[in-house]
Amino acid sequence: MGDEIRRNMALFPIGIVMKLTDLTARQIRYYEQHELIMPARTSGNQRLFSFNDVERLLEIKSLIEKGVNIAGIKQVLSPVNKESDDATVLNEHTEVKRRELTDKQLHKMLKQQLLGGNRRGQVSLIQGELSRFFNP
DNA sequence: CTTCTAACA
DNA sequence: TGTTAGTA
Repeated sequence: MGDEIRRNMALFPIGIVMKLTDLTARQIRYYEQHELIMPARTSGNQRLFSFNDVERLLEIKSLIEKGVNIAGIKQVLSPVNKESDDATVLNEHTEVKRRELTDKQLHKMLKQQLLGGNRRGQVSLIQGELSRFFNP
């Protein structure tokens, strides 16, 4: 997968990302504080977002709109890897560590249910076990 | 002019 | 989250 370096290449400042995601700078920085994203920084401490960062923000936005809180999003979205996600280490081709199989599959299922529109016959998970991840 | 951090009428 | 202050 060679396109990964391009997807993880930090390119745009927060202003562009705001327009691309319809999120406020406040929200974007807030999500970074909670480690939902880890954009690179310029020498002047300016944030530089990669394509992956933008896509991740869109997923976060989608989840927020569905009423999922930060804690819940952390469970659904795969944890950010500073190595593979940060553009400052693009030269070091690091591998994304695989998480436990069963956990990974569960996360994928939850992500599909939360991001994709709920399809018939699969609301039990969200209404049951996952209720604690949603806002009151 | 754009972005950053910190803080709160 | 919004928003503002004071910088860089």
